[in-house]
Amino acid sequence: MNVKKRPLYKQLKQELIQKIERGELKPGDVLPPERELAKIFNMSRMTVRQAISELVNEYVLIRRHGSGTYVAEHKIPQGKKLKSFSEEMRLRGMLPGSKLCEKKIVLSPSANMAAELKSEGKLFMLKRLRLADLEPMAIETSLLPINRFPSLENRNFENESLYEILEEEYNIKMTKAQQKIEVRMPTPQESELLDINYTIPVFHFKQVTFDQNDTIFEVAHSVYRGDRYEIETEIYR
Amino acid sequence: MNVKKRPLYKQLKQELIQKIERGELKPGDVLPPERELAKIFNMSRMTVRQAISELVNEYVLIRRHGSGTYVAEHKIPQGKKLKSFSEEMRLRGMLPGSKLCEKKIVLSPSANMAAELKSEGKLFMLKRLRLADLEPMAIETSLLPINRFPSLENRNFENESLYEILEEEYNIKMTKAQQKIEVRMPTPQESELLDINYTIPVFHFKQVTFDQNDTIFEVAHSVYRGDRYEIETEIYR
DNA sequence: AAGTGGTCTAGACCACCGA
DNA sequence: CGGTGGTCTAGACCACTTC
Repeated sequence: MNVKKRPLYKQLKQELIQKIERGELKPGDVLPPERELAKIFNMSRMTVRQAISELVNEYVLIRRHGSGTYVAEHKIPQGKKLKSFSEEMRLRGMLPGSKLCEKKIVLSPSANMAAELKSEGKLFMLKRLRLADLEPMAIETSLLPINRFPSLENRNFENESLYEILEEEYNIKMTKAQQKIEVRMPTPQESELLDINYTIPVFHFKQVTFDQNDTIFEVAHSVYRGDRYEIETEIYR
Repeated sequence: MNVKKRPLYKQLKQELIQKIERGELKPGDVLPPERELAKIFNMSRMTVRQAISELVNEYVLIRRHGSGTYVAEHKIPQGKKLKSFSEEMRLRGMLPGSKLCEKKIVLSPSANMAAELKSEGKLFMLKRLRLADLEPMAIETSLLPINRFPSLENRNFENESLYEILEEEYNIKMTKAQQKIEVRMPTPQESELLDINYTIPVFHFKQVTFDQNDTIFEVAHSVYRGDRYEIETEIYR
């Protein structure tokens, strides 16, 4: 008397995942052929294929026509990792730095700069000029809800990492961020701060950052010099 | 005597995409039931399901158990997946298009545009103006080693997807791409092709694309209008 | 040539939704 | 309740890789 509520193909899927997690199937290993799996698990080949197809879509397995089905090599999407400015500059072999521009509490954020946080009341605004090898690289403006981070405004941000403070003092870890990236010409104020000619375009990053509870805790705008900065990324099918 | 080289489910897939592009199916519309589609196109229901499943994975359709299959509302940015120009524009709710600019075989690619492919001998160069809703959006220049893709130069690329040709005729699937993205001002030729003022900056994507064997099969440069295009992405810690 | 995954059929019954 | 998508079968032949 089977409790067969769970679909067969999902059972097989879970079985395969567990074999991989237990190390019985290692990256690069061949799976048994579909027809054999069908026999072993007493199901039809189409059902086996459905299980495998989903795992292929999830990058767990790889099919090779005429050859076999293999456990995928674990890949680390380097370019897709969430990094702070400091971490990223160090990765590029540059010395990161920071200069405080502005630090204040705002009631209604200018325009719709932080529509995602608007319901949170007062916001803490931090605007910093970010340096790489002592030269201006970007202007970073962060907005954080002050009720979640009391007395954050009393910190000195010249030589402190914002994300380190949030992690160590407020137990907030950034886990995910959504970005929209535009290109445009700098405003006069921006070209002066960044010390670039007004003919040099800039990247404008608009970011919302999520914590470990999948809650937005920051809205940030960053303006990067187009003559010194380029985005590097790696994407997968 | 059928010319049945193209799989049935891919034919149906294309049929459905075209119906959406022509506006015969609009976002939110219900598709005919699977059993009916099977009758209309004279194929089995499982084949219909395969076509629909792939479109669901590509966020073109949405299935609702017990209710029906619907055309997705465009708006969901799916940041980190490798997409072709056409796929991406469709995701953004725009109609993709293409205009051939140049198509030739080059011996030594200009400058170091394709250092990654240089050892491969002659290269096929394809330069296309990419349209979104009939307006210029980007200039795409692809370089491919001609020895891996014989007679690729004889294709007409006006209404054909490069990646679909590579996948179906040469069995090459793109699995990974590395990109460097710069911002700069357009050259006079670029601003004319893109139909933008010379004061509008552009994104310049430099991409190397890998196939299922982790071999580079394409080097591509794309120049996107900064006033119409923005990058949307999601990053994780 | 043998063995693999890729496509396809013509059914069947189940689970869910909406009137 | 009827109609929808969800799961599943037991075959068949094709296309590709490997030897």
